[in-house]
Amino acid sequence: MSKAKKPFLSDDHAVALADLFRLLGDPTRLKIVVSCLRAPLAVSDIADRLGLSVSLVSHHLRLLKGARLVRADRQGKQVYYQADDLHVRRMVEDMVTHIAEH
Amino acid sequence: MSKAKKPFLSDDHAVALADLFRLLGDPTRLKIVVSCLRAPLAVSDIADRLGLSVSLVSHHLRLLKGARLVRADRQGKQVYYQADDLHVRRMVEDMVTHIAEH
DNA sequence: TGGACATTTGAATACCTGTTCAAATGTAGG
DNA sequence: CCTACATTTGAACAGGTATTCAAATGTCCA
Repeated sequence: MSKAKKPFLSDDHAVALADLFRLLGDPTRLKIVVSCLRAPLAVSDIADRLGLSVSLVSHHLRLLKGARLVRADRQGKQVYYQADDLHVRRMVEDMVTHIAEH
Repeated sequence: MSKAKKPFLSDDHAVALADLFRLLGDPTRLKIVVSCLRAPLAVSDIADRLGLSVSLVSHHLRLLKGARLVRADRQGKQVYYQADDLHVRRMVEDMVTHIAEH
C-alpha cells in the first residue's frame, strides 16, 4: 500500500517517458506492437496481417526494438518479433481495452 | 476475472489511441500533464514551475483540452487546469513511477 | 472607462518523422 | 556457387509539429 506520492518528473525521466509514448503515438506502429503483444510474429506476417509493406514494418520494428519495446528472435530466414516490456505490455493492453470500451 | 481476450485494434481505435499517446509523447507536454495531475494549476503557475513561456504552455493545454485529457476552470482572471480522464491519469502516474524505478 | 494582469490566438520558422522505392544483406537448399 | 526467399538499410520526399514573438481577448478593480 503506497502513500499516494505526488508524481514528479525530472527532465531526463520526462524525455525517456515521452520517447516511449511517442513510439506508441503512431497508428501504424501501435498496431504493429499490438499485433505481437501475445505471440511472436514474423515481419512478413505482421505486414500481411496489417496490409503494410514489409519495408515499412521493418523500419518501425527497428525503432521499437531500439526502445526495447519489442524483442527479435531469428529462426531460419524469418525473424520473429514480440512485445518485450511486461509493464508496457500490460499498459498497452489496458489502454486498448479502455479505448474499445470508449 | 476476465478471460484474457486477445487485444484487437480497429483502424479507428488505433488512430484514437495513437492520438492519445502522441499527445503524451512530447516531454514538455508530458510535464504539463503531470504537473496538474493532482491539483488544479493556473497557466502561469505551470509555466513558472516548469520554466516555460506562458504562451507555450497555453498552446499545449489547448491540445490537451481538445483530447479531454485536461479540463479548464476559469476562476477570475486565472484559468485552472487539471487532468480530466481518470483512467489516463492513473496510467500516467503508473508510468511515471515505472520510469522512476527504471 | 481605463489600465493592469492572465490567457489565448495566429503567423512564421525550424525541425522531426512516416512512407516509399530501390538496393543491400542475411539465410537455407539444391 | 547460385537461386529464392526474408529482412534490413539508405536516400528522398511530403506532411506534421514544437517553439517563439507579437498582437488580441478576457477579467477584475479603481
